[in-house]
Amino acid sequence: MNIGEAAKASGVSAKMIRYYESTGLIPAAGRTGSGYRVYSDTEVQMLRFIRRSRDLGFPVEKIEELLALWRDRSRQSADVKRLALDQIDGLARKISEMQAMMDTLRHLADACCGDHRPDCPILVDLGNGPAQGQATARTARR
Amino acid sequence: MNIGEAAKASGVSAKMIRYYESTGLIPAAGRTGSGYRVYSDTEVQMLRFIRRSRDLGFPVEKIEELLALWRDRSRQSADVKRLALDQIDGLARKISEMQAMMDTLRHLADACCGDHRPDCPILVDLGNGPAQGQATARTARR
DNA sequence: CTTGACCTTGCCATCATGGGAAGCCTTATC
DNA sequence: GATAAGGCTTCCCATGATGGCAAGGTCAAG
Repeated sequence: MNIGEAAKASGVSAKMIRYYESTGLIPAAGRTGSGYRVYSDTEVQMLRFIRRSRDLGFPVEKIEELLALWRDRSRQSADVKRLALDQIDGLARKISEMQAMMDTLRHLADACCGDHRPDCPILVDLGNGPAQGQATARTARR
Repeated sequence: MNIGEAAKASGVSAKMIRYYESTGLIPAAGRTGSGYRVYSDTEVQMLRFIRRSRDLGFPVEKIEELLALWRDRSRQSADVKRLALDQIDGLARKISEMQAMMDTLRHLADACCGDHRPDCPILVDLGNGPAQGQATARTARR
């Protein structure tokens, strides 16, 4: 199987397959006499594993660990579960950060009448800095 | 005010202040005879505006628009509100993507007993790809 | 005058991905 | 056999926002 076929079969672009190879995430593929990479079903399966892991938000660094566990028949499922739980924690943290941003924005947007007039509480808030007048003056307070 | 003081006063690092200047987000600061950048309170306020906008997740590209509206005394608050609502939509979209990842991971983690044994539904799922056994066989046609 | 803290520019790295160029290989068609 | 299309190869560049480091100039206190 050529890299293009492997890409279609795995959902990983040819570009990324080469990149993963260059960084050592996957072993170097075999080559034809003329230098084309060749992929077996096993390798395509590994690529799909990577794709799926990326879809779940794992950074490549963690996928390296996941792949190692995948290949290790004497692994302990606790190790896999820990990676998954860490990933859940990371996602939860990012989600709550974004939720906080969204709540603030929603609040501001609700206060803005959104018409042709220039008065806008959103701009006022942005101009005043985080949570109002906190730490606004360690300089010439003119 | 030197760049270091402006950085402390605005919450934007000196590095980023120079970067924003180089990209044209902010106008070039004045200079002392020896080449040091000098900042007025007005400029620090603009930096705080940027910082606050970044904290709400706006990309620099959008901050450019926000700054333009901020400076425009004949702006229409509707334009500001639209930017805010777009940002809310973007955040909501990302949050729901991450939430979906998290739900899947939680489901998988719940199914994994997480002990010393190697059997692990998480790895099985990752190995099977999205929604199972779809397109697993376009194999060795060569 | 020396020392240390601060400023300047410039380059490199991140993280995962896409784009493009220049050139070789393969396959199909005439 | 020649030619065209399309796939492959490598290499370089760009993203977005940020940090780090290095070499060298500047300023202020001692």
